[in-house]
Amino acid sequence: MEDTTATLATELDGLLAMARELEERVDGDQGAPGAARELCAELAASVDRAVRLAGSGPRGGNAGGRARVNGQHRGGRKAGAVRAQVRVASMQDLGSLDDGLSWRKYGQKDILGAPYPRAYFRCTHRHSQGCQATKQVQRAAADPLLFDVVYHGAHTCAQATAVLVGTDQQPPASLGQEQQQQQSSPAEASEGMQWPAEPFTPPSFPSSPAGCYTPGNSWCQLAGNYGYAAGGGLGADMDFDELFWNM
DNA sequence: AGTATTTGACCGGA
DNA sequence: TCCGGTCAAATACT
Repeated sequence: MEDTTATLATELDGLLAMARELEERVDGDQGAPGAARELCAELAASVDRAVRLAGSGPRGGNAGGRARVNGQHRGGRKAGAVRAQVRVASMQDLGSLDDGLSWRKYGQKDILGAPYPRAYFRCTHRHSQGCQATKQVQRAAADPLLFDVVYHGAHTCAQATAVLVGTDQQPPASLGQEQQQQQSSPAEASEGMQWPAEPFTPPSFPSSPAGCYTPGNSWCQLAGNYGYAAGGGLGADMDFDELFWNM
């Protein structure tokens, strides 16, 4: 086990280094998309190896241009929730917030002290399969491109099971594609929602296809998408604060 | 026609 | 009483 842990640490370390470099390049030099893609591919491979080394993999994995995992307890969320921060690379990249699972928006609330409303989602299969998973998405006040995503409950639907299995076998791309049939594309979905230029609401999270999707300045989809990939979609910058799975 | 989203109302907890 | 979370009817979209 120690061997695996050490290797995993090395991989993740390299991942972080590459991610940072990638971020700098993309942010600072838009004239180097090629290099960015190259790094992105390496990043994907590295993360994929790390994921496999991690065995079953943590639920609440991530896939995005930059992955950052910390164990900070940042206030107030009750156990049983998985909290993640997802950064999109651009306003056109909102589809990146997809996590490979199908969610249905059931509410939206203005939160006291928050400049942006919070959106509430539940599993599409809640009624048909009794899946109790829900998630809340709220845009960070400080960073308009940063979304706080909080997952509640465990996915018990067939789709989630398939995604979990896919951790070892294949990315949940197939799932996303299935959903594509009844849901519009990520970009379209994002546009379709009420997203005013300034204070817009969190996006709905339609399933999106995996793959290296770089319409503008978005990041690459990583190869390994964890079962409960919180915002594991394209171009997402994940920042997991807490991982509680004692449900 | 079926499904998803929007939005105001309702309910429970602090 | 206030606030966060959910419900459900109306509406929009495919």
